[in-house]
Amino acid sequence: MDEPGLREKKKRQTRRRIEDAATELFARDGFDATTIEGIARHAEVAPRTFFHYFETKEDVVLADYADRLRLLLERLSARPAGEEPWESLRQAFRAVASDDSGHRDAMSKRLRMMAEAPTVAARSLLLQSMWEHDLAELLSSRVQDADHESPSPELLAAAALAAMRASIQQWLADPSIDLPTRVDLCFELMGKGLGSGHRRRSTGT
Amino acid sequence: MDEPGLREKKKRQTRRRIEDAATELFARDGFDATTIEGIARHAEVAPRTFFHYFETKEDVVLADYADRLRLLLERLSARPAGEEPWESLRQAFRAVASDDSGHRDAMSKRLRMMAEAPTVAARSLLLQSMWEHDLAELLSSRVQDADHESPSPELLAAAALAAMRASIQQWLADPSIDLPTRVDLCFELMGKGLGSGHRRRSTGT
DNA sequence: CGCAACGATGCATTGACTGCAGTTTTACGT
DNA sequence: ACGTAAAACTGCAGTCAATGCATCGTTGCG
Repeated sequence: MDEPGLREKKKRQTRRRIEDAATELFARDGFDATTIEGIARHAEVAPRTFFHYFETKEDVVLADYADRLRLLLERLSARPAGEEPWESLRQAFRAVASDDSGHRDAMSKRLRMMAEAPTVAARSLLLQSMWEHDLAELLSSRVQDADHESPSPELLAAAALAAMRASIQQWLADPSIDLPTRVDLCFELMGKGLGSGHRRRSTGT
Repeated sequence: MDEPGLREKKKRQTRRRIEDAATELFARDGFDATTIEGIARHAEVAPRTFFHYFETKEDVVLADYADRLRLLLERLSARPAGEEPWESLRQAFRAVASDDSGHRDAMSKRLRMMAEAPTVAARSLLLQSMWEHDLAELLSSRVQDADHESPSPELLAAAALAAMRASIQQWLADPSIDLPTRVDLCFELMGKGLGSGHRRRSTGT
């Protein structure tokens, strides 16, 4: 995967320059008001070059998603084979969450940007649905018993992503509980069940 | 909400014509190869008019989403106040699912289209995330006890949407079990919990 | 040194989407 | 029936994201 040659190095530099330039301009002028041409000029590359590195303007904002997915699948693969799928997922997502903890400002800024530029949010959700697919695939390869009673890999993956989104959202709204703990809480809740019969004691007043 | 005048009637007709024209062309030429101009010509309106009815080209494909959301919120509101949130959600989603059962072909076609036109999938997910938001809002207005142990409205909404997506996906892949039942099954699973301790009996062979 | 591979660039084109101004059509009071 | 206001439809000009293709420059390697 690594090719430490000059070529690869330059490529990384160019990508970085584009990413940085875009980030700066997005923060200064907003997503919509920033043009590819502006980014290219600021990064000192040709406009055409931008699309050699990113498929869409939105993708620059989500440049880290690929690495996060890689980490997620890596961690999931590393879980013991016999483990409960939901527990494996919890651990894998917690690992990614720990990794994200230091980037709260950036993530908060990104969330604000998604609010004002819906196409970014849409792209983000699309990429996450691809994660979901990869996740489900990996899960089904890890499962031995095709129990009719147990949740399907697709459902597990979808639930996990939902839990992750909810955790991040809560964490950004209120950082008093750190992200990995939030993830643990959400996964715990969904693991135990969202339905009735779990907190009956508080019903009778 | 209803204005049975000529104006409103014509508006509906125009919208319908655009929708039908687009649907036909999408089916014939594919989403990307179909242009707004082509749709407009086929619907016998000016290209500019298209954007008076739909924000994006993608939205024509998802034209029914608004009604489905309205129905969902309606059904959820109609549930008794003291009911378990998850049970309320299950019933509301099942109602929408029953409504969808007759449109399997159209939904299947739409799914295929999303596969070849990612922007449609992205838009679909974005709209669904807006449902999620509305749903969470309605849920939190229905909840009386802000229990720290119970799942947040956001998590419930996210889980419900995930369950719905999974149900539809399974149903499209294998129609031998009808959609409302699928929804029931997914909600049942998530209600009881995705984690360990629920199906231990089938483990030892 | 020279060739092959690959990245960067320039150019031309398409098509979604927007703002604005002008025209036509409908609603409604008199 | 007439006039006016509102609202829908249209036409036009313009911006900008995104893509294909041909070309140039640089790097990797024998």
